[in-house]
Amino acid sequence: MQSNDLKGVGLKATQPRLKILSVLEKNREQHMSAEDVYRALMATGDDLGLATIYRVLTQFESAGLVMRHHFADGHAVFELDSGEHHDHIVCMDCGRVTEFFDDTIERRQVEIATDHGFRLADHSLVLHGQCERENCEHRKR
Amino acid sequence: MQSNDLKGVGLKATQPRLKILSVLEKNREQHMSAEDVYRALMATGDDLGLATIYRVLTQFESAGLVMRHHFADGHAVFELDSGEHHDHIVCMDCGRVTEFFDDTIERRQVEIATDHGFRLADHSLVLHGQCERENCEHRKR
DNA sequence: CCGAGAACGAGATTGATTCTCATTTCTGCA
DNA sequence: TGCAGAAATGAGAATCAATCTCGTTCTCGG
Repeated sequence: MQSNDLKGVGLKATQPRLKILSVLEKNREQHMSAEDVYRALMATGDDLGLATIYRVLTQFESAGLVMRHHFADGHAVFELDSGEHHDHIVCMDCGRVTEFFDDTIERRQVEIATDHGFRLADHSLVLHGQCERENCEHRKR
Repeated sequence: MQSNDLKGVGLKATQPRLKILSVLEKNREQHMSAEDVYRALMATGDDLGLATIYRVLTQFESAGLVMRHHFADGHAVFELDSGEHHDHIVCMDCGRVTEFFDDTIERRQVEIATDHGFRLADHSLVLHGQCERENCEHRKR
């Protein structure tokens, strides 16, 4: 059950946290901004404060439950942390996000960092392009 | 001369634009935020408005004179567009930015995008790590 | 079931960036 | 070379995401 997820990472199982987690789970395939989560909750009659959404998402990130990404548009989006690292492809027209993992790129990154006198700790790779789905062009916002 | 750079991209050669361009040229090896440019100009007695800095940098970006990057810290930084694509390594401790280009990664990106049904238009790759310079740890801000 | 302490939420605040609009500066042309 | 009209500037207001403050409310171990 969800409350165990929270207890397991040292967070009290409060209603707001459970609801936010539930929204993220219902939208596993999406990448949601804090505002997206807020609107989703409002839509179901769960009236949480936006400050709480931001606070809780940050706590979830620290606890390793979610990952925060900064795509080019400026504002942060969150997704449940599946435990498996991956990078992203974002459609420039419809905003859809696809995930991928590539061993070759991962390896080269470490080599490049080392060659330049860095110890690689993390990276952010986002490809931008046009997707080929028929309902593309329907920009989300 | 600088004014030709501006005319060449369809921008009037005004004093503010020339001064901003000059600051960027004097700091080719840096990645400067709008605030950085503002402070640099104030320091030399050139009292431009911050609004102008932002406006002009955006125009320069549209004109292909500069590139804008969003590193994780939130605010945008700019660098003169050398015409040669490159990616970045950012030191998590001192904030220093190093540039690199890797053919292997570039090629894989195109393949990956294609495999996932995307036409690759652009990408953003930022490595985060610790650099080994002795004056590291002196965080800029 | 209760109380201490953690969590919440409304609204203020911050920080970066953009907008508004009155004033100033360029540029082409007479 | 001087001037009109258009474009650019700058001061301050506005916006937007995100964070902070602090009085109220909730959670959970005992």
